Amino acid sequence: MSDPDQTPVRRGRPGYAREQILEIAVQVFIEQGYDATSVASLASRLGLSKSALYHHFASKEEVLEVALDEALGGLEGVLNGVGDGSARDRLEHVLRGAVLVLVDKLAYVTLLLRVRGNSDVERAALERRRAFDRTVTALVRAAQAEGTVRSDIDPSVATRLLFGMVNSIVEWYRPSGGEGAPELARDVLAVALNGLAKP
Amino acid sequence: MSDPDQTPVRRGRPGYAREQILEIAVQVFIEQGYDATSVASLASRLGLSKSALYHHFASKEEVLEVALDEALGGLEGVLNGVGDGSARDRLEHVLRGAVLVLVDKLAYVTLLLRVRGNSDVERAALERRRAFDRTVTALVRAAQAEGTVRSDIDPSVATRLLFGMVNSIVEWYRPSGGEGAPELARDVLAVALNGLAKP
DNA sequence: GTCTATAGACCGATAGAC
DNA sequence: GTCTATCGGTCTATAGAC
Repeated sequence: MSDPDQTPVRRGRPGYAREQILEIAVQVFIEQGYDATSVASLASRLGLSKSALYHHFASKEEVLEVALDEALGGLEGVLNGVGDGSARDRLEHVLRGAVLVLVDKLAYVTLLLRVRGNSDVERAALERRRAFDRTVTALVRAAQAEGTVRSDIDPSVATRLLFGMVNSIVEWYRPSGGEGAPELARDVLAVALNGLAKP
Repeated sequence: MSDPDQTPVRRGRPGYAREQILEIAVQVFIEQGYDATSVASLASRLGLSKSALYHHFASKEEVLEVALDEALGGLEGVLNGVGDGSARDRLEHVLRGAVLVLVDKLAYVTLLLRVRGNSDVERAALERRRAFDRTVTALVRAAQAEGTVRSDIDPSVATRLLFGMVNSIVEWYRPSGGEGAPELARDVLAVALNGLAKP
């Protein structure tokens, strides 16, 4: 791979690229809800005919699948780059990484967090989320075992509370103005690990 | 009110009480989504005709309105019973109270947290939620001023993180098995105020 | 001519109005 | 109980950049 950053040369008739469609589609899904969004209304929002849309995606559900994979891939990537420090260090890395991914892929993660399991695609996404949670829970348990995290809270409850806090960011964070992602991650780490009370 | 626990004597043809209908309706709204639930399907789920349902509620939207009021009333009640201790004490009271209300009225609060503002009723509910948040934010600010809460985090961000954690409980908590509400509230207080790291 | 994106007519299924 | 609008999806042909 000589230049992986370079966009492949677009040939043929100009038009939407898959990613552009995906981005707008996710926005529409968030606004109207996935189920409530018809392919026709999606196409109209894109300024496309249905058939043109179906040239890029095999089905409405494939659009959802690719979008959810974007979010899940980002989160799972955080687990992969976790390194080999103490459980406490790894936990910090995962929390910070999750916040950064969430901000970076805000719309995709928002969509992911609204999935309720109404189809095979949604259920598969939920299962990947659960696997992510299980890994983090194991990390919390390890940190408790090494004595760096308090042991009077069930690791599964602790993980759910932590990620409840992290995930809730999609409900209010907007990139323009206010804090940037690194500052937000710092705040989350501070509350999650040391609490809001003055030391 | 001499005996608020006593159910008033039911007269006339037996049938659903408003609260029973409300409870089941909220369950259906959560399962299918409010917009996606037709009055016909709601009535069928209740084993009622549409006209019987409309005897109890003027409209589908009124069902939603009453349900959201149940959740919001519970949360606002926590603010009213806050007492006059230090800001730190009042903040603890609000957090614990919110967890208890959330567990007690789990379905109603779940519905409230899914509202996106698609109608006047929904927008009114969102505004009441925002008012609640503003009050809590002011409380966090007061606690920072009195020196009991760390001041290196914006009070509005801190409030959102705290209630992100609290609200996320509806996503996984189920009354049967596991912790009870008081234990859960204790865990939330512990993480929120003192953090997950070992002291 | 080759390649890609697009348009429009058209299915069968079905949910919801009447 | 019937009827119609809309649903997700298909097929064929064409428009436009190189």
